[in-house]
Amino acid sequence: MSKIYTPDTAALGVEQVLRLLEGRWKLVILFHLFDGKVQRYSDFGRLIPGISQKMLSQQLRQLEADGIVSRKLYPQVPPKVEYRLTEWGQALCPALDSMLKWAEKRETLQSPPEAS
Amino acid sequence: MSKIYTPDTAALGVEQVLRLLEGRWKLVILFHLFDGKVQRYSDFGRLIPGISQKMLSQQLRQLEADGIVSRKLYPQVPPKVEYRLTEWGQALCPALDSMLKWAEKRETLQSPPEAS
DNA sequence: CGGGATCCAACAGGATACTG
DNA sequence: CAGTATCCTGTTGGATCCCG
Repeated sequence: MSKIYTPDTAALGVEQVLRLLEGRWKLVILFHLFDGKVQRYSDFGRLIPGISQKMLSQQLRQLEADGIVSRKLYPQVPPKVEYRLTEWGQALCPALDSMLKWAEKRETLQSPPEAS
Repeated sequence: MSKIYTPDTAALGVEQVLRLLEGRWKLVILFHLFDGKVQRYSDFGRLIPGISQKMLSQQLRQLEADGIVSRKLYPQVPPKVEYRLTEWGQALCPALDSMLKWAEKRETLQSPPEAS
């Protein structure tokens, strides 16, 4: 361990990384790539009814730029693009899974305070 | 198992719950309540240098309304308020921990694509 | 099919001042 | 100390049109 992390600087690093997951649709997109699933651009539009094309491409590009999602283009006509998690993105799955479990606990642990 | 969840409706439920964690500062606040820690209002201001009072109280109140954080007021002068995770909020800790581990993996799994 | 560009409305969020 | 109220700006996000 040559690295020196005080608790504070470590916390700051976490803040930076957490910002990569911000955004109205990123987690939802990630959930649809969970478990190694591969999706095409139009798949997301179908899986996530509320999202606009702009948001979809924007969030996908940010996830791609941040090294969480990879984009594979098949240069054919009509074009075909596949999205999947990168290796690092796959490493997020345990966290996503925990959040899934947490969501379910809401009903057993307390009565939900009525969706706002 | 009397509940009937199709994968799709389950995914929708997740989306709703994930929205409870949206917001620029919520996860950061949660991290500072991690592991049963108790913080006062002013503690957050010190722990999270960039946050404004408005954002702090706003995010705290949302977390409270959503049943993730509890607020304990000591009716004295000057007033004293303590924040901690609710039982359900505590259940988020495994997920937070996973995200922490994920953040650290970034350096071992790939070279960070330069913070934007 | 898989986007980009543009315009616009809504909201998130910051700075400051004030209060019990 | 622990907030609230107000104002103001930047960003988010939706709708629409266009392109390779």
